[in-house]
Amino acid sequence: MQPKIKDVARLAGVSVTTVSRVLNGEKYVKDDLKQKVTLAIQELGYAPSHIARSLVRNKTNLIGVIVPDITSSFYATILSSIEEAASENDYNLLVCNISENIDKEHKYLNVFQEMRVEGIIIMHEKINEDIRNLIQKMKIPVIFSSVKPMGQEFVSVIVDDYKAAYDATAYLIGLGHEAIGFLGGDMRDITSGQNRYSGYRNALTDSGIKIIHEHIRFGDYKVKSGYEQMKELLRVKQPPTAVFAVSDDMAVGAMNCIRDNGLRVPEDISVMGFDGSQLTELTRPTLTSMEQPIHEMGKVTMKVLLGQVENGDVPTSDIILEHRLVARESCKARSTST
Amino acid sequence: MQPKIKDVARLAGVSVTTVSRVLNGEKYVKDDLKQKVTLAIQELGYAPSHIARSLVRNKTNLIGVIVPDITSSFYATILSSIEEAASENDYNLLVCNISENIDKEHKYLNVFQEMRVEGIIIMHEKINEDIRNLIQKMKIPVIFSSVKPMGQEFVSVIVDDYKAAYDATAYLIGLGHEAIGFLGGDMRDITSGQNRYSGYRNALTDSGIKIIHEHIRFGDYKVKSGYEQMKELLRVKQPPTAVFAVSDDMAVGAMNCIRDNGLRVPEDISVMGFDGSQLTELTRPTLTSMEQPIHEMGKVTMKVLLGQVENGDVPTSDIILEHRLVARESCKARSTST
DNA sequence: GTGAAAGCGCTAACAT
DNA sequence: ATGTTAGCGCTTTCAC
Repeated sequence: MQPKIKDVARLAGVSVTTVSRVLNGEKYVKDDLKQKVTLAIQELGYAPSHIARSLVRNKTNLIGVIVPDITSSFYATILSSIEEAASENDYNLLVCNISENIDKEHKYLNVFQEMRVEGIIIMHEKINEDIRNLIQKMKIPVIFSSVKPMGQEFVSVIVDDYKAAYDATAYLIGLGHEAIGFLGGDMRDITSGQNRYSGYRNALTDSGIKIIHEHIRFGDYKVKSGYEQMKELLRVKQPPTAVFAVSDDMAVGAMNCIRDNGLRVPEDISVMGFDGSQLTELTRPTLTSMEQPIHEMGKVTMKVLLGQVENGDVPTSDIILEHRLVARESCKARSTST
Repeated sequence: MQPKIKDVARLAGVSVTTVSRVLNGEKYVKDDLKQKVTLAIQELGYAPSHIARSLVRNKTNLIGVIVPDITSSFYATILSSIEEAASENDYNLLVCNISENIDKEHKYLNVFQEMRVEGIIIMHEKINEDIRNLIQKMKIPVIFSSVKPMGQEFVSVIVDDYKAAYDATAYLIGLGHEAIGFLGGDMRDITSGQNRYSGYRNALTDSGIKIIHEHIRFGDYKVKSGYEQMKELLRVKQPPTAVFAVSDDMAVGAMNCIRDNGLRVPEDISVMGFDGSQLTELTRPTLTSMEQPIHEMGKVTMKVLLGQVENGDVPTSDIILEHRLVARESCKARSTST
């Protein structure tokens, strides 16, 4: 059993109030008493109970985070910067990895409410009506990071997916490609998925390039689906000379598939990723990617959320961060041999 | 402000005791009252305060986890299985990503104590005297997962690093290799690092192969250091024909380095990894690796820790899990052309 | 079966 | 400058 403030008070020969004052750095305590108290704390190895403090202060300094898949380098990186920002501001993180499991999300939102977290960060956009209602009923500040659920009720910290996808596609067009494949993510209830798709389409049509439906495939953002969908793309009579994948994971899957089928990246097919995850530097060839400012994204998410938690600054619209195309080896100008 | 038990009681027209009884599923409550209470809870969107409950029950259901680098696929995977096991047992995780930062570790251990976490999982082995003392003073059950700090005070859930490294090296020897390079991790205060190194050395000497000091390099388990140290191995007059890296990350770095220098894996140099992270399937060629049962490791860690927390079953020795060599494409028999 | 009241460890008036 | 006391939201004896 841990020592309590009473034990410290007794040992130091003062009242619990005085101990509390020392603990909270208040001024009106004489130096000699402060000394005694500090010593007693040391001796007992006393640490004030955060539980009791939370109860009386009505403040937990807890932030709940829901991650769809902590195993993904993209989410792990955001999470790590969120954690950093939280730590700097003396907040602690209750982390929930839902593994794409909606039931778990519901359960955890309840836990968050019971734990009286002061704010919630969600990096998962496939929220259904049930979750949507639950969130609104809880009356706890919520912010979405790197994803945007359908509708306007919630605020997200994101890049301009439409423009980013447009720019990525335009880059490939600029390299002389016309048959540009698209490896999209899930489109159901996913704003980002739809915006990236629109950006891709409009970049093509704005350049007077016809959209080829066989060159468009949808998966789930993961390596495996990138591989599977690329396989389909290779099956059509006129495969694309470049492919834009909406995540780096999918792009890696696509690169592997291309390679496993005896073709080369970028000589035969250029591959463009999206996210700017650590994978971009690990692959050979290295992966050209439309990068999100992942680290900044975590920081900004936390900053905006804490602004709301501590000062009641409710953000009125999404916070849009800058995307940036980082050219590496996986994309090259289309060979003029055709 | 969230509704309290009192509000529920008032609305249902009963005492707080009755509400509490319903909340905790006790028997002696008449059905009609139970109904009323349940309805009131629904209507108010009431969720009992975990804070208040913790205070009176002297139980937080919180487990603290210290991860050296959440961005690493290996740790992220263990963390994800720990989270799963925690969730199944109704425990929540307070996650601390220390980014290899000792100060942060100290700070977080204090937070853990203040939060009255019931157990602590550490996946970081470079603990100094200071941390060591702090942990012992706290009197909170601690278990190390996937790593083993020096000394015998703490219990770890790990593989037999010595044997795993021995087996990995023996496998390469079995493929006909004799000049086998070693890309080790940090050796300071790191039991695993030392055991893996011994395993490597003994496998060689047991086969009558002389150890070549130029073929041995140490880094820090990361991709970049794998790359850098491999660069050094390529510089010696007689580079190795196979390389055993003590992490998959290092192995990937080594593969990239080999490739960037115009050589091929495995034709020119075979590469063996360690861990069994997701990277093994992502690389081309795919990576042969001495795999740890990552998922099981998280599960077992949690199980042993909870055994101690809930039943006082203090583990008396390390828990050793089985390693397993998974052969993929990055290692092949040494060409007899020499 | 149900309720009143004490108390978990702490902070914050309030009093001195 | 220091101490006394009420109360944060809940559970748990103990009465009834």
